[in-house]
Formats: sequence, C-alpha cells, structure tokens
Amino acid sequence: MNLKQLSEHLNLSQTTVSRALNGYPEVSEKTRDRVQRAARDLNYSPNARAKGLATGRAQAIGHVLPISDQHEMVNPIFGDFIAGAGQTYSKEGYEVVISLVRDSEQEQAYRSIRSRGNVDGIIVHGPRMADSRIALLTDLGLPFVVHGRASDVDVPYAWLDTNNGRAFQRATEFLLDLGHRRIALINGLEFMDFAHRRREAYGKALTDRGLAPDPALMRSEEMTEIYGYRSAAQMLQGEAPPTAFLVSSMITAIGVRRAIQEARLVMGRDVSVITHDDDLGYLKNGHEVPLFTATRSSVRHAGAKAAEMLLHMIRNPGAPPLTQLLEAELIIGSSTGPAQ
Amino acid sequence: MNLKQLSEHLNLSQTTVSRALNGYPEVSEKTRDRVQRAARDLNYSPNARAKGLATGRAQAIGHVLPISDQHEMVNPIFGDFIAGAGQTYSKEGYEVVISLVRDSEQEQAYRSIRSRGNVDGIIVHGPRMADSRIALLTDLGLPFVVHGRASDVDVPYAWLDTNNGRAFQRATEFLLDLGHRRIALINGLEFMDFAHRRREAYGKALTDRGLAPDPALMRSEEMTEIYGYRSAAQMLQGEAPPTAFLVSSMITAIGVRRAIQEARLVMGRDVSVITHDDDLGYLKNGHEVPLFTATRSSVRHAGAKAAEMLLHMIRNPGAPPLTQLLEAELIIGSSTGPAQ
DNA sequence: ATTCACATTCAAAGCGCTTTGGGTAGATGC
DNA sequence: GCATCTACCCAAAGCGCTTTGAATGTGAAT
Repeated sequence: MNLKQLSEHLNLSQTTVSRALNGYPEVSEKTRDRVQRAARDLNYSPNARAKGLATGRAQAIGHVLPISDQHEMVNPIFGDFIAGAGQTYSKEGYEVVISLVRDSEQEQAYRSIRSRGNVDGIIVHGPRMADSRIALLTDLGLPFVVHGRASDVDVPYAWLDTNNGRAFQRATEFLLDLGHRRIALINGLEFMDFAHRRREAYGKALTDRGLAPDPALMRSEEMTEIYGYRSAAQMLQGEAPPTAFLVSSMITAIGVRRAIQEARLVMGRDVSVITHDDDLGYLKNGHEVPLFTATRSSVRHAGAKAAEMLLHMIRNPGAPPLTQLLEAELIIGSSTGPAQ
Repeated sequence: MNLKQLSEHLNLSQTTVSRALNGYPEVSEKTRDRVQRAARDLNYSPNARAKGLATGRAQAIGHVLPISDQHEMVNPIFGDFIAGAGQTYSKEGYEVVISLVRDSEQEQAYRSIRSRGNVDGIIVHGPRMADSRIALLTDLGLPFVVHGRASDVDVPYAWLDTNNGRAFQRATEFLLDLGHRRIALINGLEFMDFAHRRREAYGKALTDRGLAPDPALMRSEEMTEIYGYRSAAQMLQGEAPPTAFLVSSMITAIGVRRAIQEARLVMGRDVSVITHDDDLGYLKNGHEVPLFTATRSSVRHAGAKAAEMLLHMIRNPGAPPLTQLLEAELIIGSSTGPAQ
C-alpha cells in the first residue's frame, strides 16, 4: 500500500492525502477524518526512504560505537544508554541507526555517514582526551552530541557528561576522611576522557591533603571483572597493600571484591571499596542498603537527555551547541569503613 | 556532492557514473578508473535514501528489542550480539537499525517496520514460548531470523539457538554425578523460551534419576545480580538448603556467589554453582581456571551467525528458512565439587 | 450580476539514485 | 562496400513521497 494506491482508493489526489496525514490545515476536517481512517484500516504508513528523500530529513539518529582494534568489545553501558535515548526518540518519531566503527576507520566512517545522509544527527560515544572526531563532525556540519567530553578540544561543541572529576574527588576525599592513606585507583583506559578526568581528580584530592599518588597503586585498563580481580589481588599481595580501592565500574568492582574475599579479608571492614555505578538495569547496586559505596549516575538518564539535546539541535540549526553536566550522587553502602 | 554534480564534473552521464561505481561491465576500465578516483577525491558516496528508493533495498537490518512493560531493561547480552552481527553486516555493507518496542505495541511496530520499508530483514530478539511475532512476520513476508526459538510455534521459520535444553541437562547431570541431590534452579523468566527449555531439561535430568523437582528450589525472574543474591540467600537460610545451584546467567551467578559468601560458605566446596556463560566481553569467566563451572556459548558468535543467515535469506528469497542449533560447551571451573 | 476572498483540492516538479531501452562509433566478416 | 557485432555511452522513466503553484467552488460583499 503506497500513497498513490491510497489516494486512488479515496478518490483524492496524493497531495490532499499527504496533507491530511501530515496535519496541514488546508484540508477539511471531514476529508482528513476519512483519510486517516482509511490509512489505519488499510495499514498504510509512508515509505521512510521516499519521505526522507523528499524532505531531506532521515528521521533517524546515528549512534557510533568505537570498537578498539585490540579489544573488540561493546561497552556494557551502551544497552542502557540506548534504552534511555530510545524513549526520547520514539516519542518524536526517530529511529536509531548503529554503526560499529573501528578506531582505524573513524574518519572515513563519519564522512560516509554524512554523505549517505541516512541520519539527521549523531551521538558520539566514548570520546578520547583529544578526539579528532569533534573537529571532523563540526566540519561536516552534521549535528552531534558527545556523550562525555574531550579535554583537549577547545572548539565549542555539544556534550553531555557526568561530572567525573568531582565524583572521584569526592570519593577520594570520603576515603581520606575515613582515615585511608593508601588508596588504590582501578581506572578505565586513561586515553578515554572520563578515565583521565577521574585520575586527575583522584590525584588532586590526594595532593591536596599532602599525599603523593603512588604509581604502584594505580591501574588503567578496559573495565572488565577479571581486570578488577587481578589488579586488586596483585596489590593486596604487595608489601604495602592499599586499604581502599577506588574503582571505575561496577563490573570491575565485583572483581575487586572477589580478590578481597579470596585474600580472606572483609570488604567494608578490612578493605574499603568505592566504585562508580552507572545504575544499569541488570546490575543494580544492592537494594535497601547499597552493596557498594558508589558515585552513581544513571546512564539511562544520560541517554534520554543526550537524545533530547540532539533533537533540539536538529530543530534549531543555528543555535549554539548545548552542554550539560550531570552530577553524580555519592551513595553510602556497606563497602566502606574507617581505615584499620 | 551528488551523482549529478559528480557526473557533470566528469563530463559523463549519470548512468555511466552510476554503472562505473557499481561495477557494471558495460563501462571501459579507463573511465571506471577515472570515475572511482574522482568519487574518492571529491568524497562522494551515494545517498542511501535515494539508492534505497531506486533499488527497493534498504541495505539495513532491523533489530527489534522487546522492552517488557514492567522492567524496562535492555538485556546486557545485546551489546555482544550486535558486535558479532555488526562484523558480518559491515562486510556486506549493511546498516543496523534498532527498534525498542514495548510488549504491548509489538504487532503495530512490526507492521510499521514493514511498511516503512527501511530494513530488508529483521532479527527477532527474546522469543517467548508462544511468540505471535513469528506468525505475524511470516505473514508480512519480511525476512527474519529469530535469536532463540519459540516452542509453541509449528510453522517453519528461521532461527539460531543455543541448545539450552541439552546444556542444562548436562549441567544437572554433572551435579548429580557429583552427588548433589538438592539442586536449585535460579532461572530466567520462564515465559521466555530459553528459560522454559532450561527448566524442562533440569526437571527431566532430575526425574530421570528418580528425583522429584522441588518447587522450593526453583526461581524464575529477570536475571539480575540482586535476584541471584536474594534467591540464593533465602534458599540457604531454608530448613533444607540446596547443595548446588544451577544459574541462568553470569550476572545472576555473581549474586549467588555473594549470598554464598555472606552465609560463610565456600563456593566449590560447601556449595556448588554452575552457570550459563554467554562469554561476554566485559564479563569473562575467569582466565586460566574458569571461575564458574559453566555452560558456555558465545553470544557474539551467535550474532555473527544469525546475521549471516539473515543475509543469506535476503539474497535467496525463495529458499526455505534456515535453522542452526549451537551446542554449548560444559567447562569446568572451580565453583563445583562433590556434595558434602 | 459581478467581484473578491477564502476554503479545498489538484497536477506536476523535484528529491538522488538505478535501470530500461536506445544510440553511436569503430571493428569485424563477407 | 555493406551488414553485423561489440563496446561504450546516454536520455529519460520511475522509485514514493512532499511541496509549489494553480485551479475550482462557495459564499459574502459590492
């Protein structure tokens, strides 16, 4: 069923039918009704490609997931982010198009996304500290919102980020206040902007209290469970083990907890742990009492907000880029306690 | 830059340029070269919508994720599945379009996907035992592959599934062989087909050995960490606690482990655990020695295979639906041991 | 009765591509 | 020399929609 068939069925022109369905005023309520009813009954919905071609709008948003050439992983937060964004999109009639792009093919990929024209804007995931994609996209004139920020980029661009610096500074200070002096950082990959900020903040909190960050207590890797386990196990066996861990993700923190338990220590008593918690649906941080003390920031909420920002930018092409900084809560769970 | 501009630039017709770029033979190698070079230099790539409109092909695959009306979650395996599928797609020049669809809007959603025509085929995620989507999609004539199966559907359709029944039967037998008699099942939602099969297999393995499944030892819910924790904690406090747990996902098993440890028991000695392991990138099951004894089946691999099947079906419209059953390995980790 | 404004409706062009159905020129065969 | 291929190229139609610009009909105003 296409527009032509529908209009012939109704004995109307394609123009009128199109207008009736798209809510234009120059069509009588009576015919509009008739058209809408027929469209529903005959299960007509306009062909997205033709509509896009005619209007120049794709009614779709691209989400570009960088796949690092070494570890071919999709970040587990992506599911929740897209779930949040999806809510916003479906309200406004947008689709989601996903591109998995290897690090080595970034530029080419964005250019072709642009010229293929099947999205009206894109969400950039996983920004690096100096991320060339931002300049490129600005150049290409394709609306975009970055989930996160790129520290080394100084042109204005739209982003939505959690205040990772403040979150980790507060977390570090919280541990310091509990009397901890040897605080380990189990961080994400530090060429990623969020991880870089977290380390900076951790370092600053320490030096502000006159403590020198100890390289032996800092790790930086892809945030898997096994990484948390190995790092913590190794540190706990060292000659001057940490009394507290600051961890970059729940999954990694679970690995840290495993190492603590294997060392026959009790988390929250012998060793404290604070983790960042993205509030993922499948990995809630406890119920009444949170399992981990955590800096919490819902990635689902971030997704919904980022989508709103992007749609706003698409509708207001001239407007300056929006930015939004979300504060993480520091929630107290049972994984922290005073230093022994 | 569009085809018209490019062809004017080259002093050729649009026809010739189009043919040169799409590898048709009726164009001299010399001009083909010239065209390709110009296309690269001028950064031309054809407009996807126009191309789709002209060819009737969208060069895109839809992935429909059902969102249950109660728990608004995106299954964490989705990221890995899409990563696997994405590899196949990008080799063949297909895009991924995601639709998050609430349970209550399924039918409407599929119909509109069909008539909007922006995908050439779809992957159906999360099939229920009796899943009306399969009949609907068969009706609509849209190529599709189900990730999983629907037990109560008897029309032929294309699917790719892990042999959940056999995996859980083997796992149960393995525990029985170790002398366990009170084996708990921490299952997923049992209206989901995979979870239903798992329970059937678990029950069969027990009755085959003359044991009656004990309802007090069976749980069925969304597979979160907290669910595993609560279920196991509760069972371990019961008057006749299980000596082994059969768990449906790694995340849930992590919750089970937490409950075991909190009960001051040792996993693998006092209590055994077998889990299903989807081999997710961020949640590897140990390294040299697997942490959990597990039935393992890579969801990433499943994604790649399902995508291949779908593309094959799209290219061979008449062919009968393909099916593929993947066997899970039973890998022995340190979470199981003889019953005390 | 004539004019004008307004409310409806329509025919046709155009979005950027593919593809059909020719054309033309040079090579080949007789 | 002429017909016949072959290799290469092109103009134009068509994919399904939106949108421009014009036509039609109606009632009010003159």
